[in-house]
Amino acid sequence: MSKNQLEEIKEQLKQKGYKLTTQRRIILDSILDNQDKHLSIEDIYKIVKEKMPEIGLATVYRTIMLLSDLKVLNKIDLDDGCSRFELSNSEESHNHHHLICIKCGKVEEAEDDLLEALEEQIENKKGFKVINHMVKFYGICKECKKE
Amino acid sequence: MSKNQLEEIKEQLKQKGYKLTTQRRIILDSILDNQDKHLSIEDIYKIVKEKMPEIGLATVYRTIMLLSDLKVLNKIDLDDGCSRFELSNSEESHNHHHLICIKCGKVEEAEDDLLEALEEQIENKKGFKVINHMVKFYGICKECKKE
DNA sequence: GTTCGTGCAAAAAATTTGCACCGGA
DNA sequence: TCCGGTGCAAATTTTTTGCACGAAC
Repeated sequence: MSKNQLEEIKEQLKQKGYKLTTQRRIILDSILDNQDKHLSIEDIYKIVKEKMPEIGLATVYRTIMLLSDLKVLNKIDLDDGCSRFELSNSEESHNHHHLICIKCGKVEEAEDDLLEALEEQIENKKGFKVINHMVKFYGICKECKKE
Repeated sequence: MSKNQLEEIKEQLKQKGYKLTTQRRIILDSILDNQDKHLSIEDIYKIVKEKMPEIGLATVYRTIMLLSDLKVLNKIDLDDGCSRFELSNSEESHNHHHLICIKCGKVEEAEDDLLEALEEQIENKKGFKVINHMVKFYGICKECKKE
């Protein structure tokens, strides 16, 4: 979304003392090229391997974990047996919703601000300060409803 | 919560043609005894093994999967490397929130109905009929805020 | 008596780790 | 040059599966 996400992330790596290796650059590129997808480690590995066949799966794991720690990526659980990840853009990162169709398995995204009212209430009632959230709605998507 | 959850679930099993084996009964008992917890398969296995040492881990997996399919249990992802489960009581099953403290890791539960307004909006805007949801709020809990 | 479920052990899948070598800063 | 990062392979961890036997209906 922002003018140059890649540069921003590179900067973040540098500032924290991490090296910008070829592998990290290629992995980042691959993720930025697939912003709309919910990639698994294996997905990313396959994409990256085309550009750099000698890369190891462990490097992908390590890089993804690093990017998760840096909050560049969000882990999402789609109940398909593996972890999936997606970019947490600065604007989107706080309001993150997934609509998961229980018929066809499709995953859409949705944003909304209504949750903010709920978070306020949680802070007041429970004394719990909400910093981020992960919301999944399960249901029937528009297409499957037609059938 | 309800008068006799165990009986209800037994009934559900029978109706769908599943046998009520000793193993299933013990696993159910163990889960009902730990309603407030978020048990992993391994947790359940350990608890059940005390009552029935000859039980196999695979049986626990198969039973938990069955109970998830029957919507007796909900899978939850607490990012600790294994799947966790909890009872989805009829009343609670639709409004399910977790407050996860990013400092101490504690998991609280919260319910609220505010999400219903949001779900209505999703159906209107996106044509997506929400059937269930899974909501996790990450933040700082009351105790950790004091420190 | 059938049929479904179980235990066991093996297999598969997902993730992590140890270590010698390599390549960014 | 130096130190963190990588590739590789092995180890762990989590989950699934095949099959003969046992138990519920």
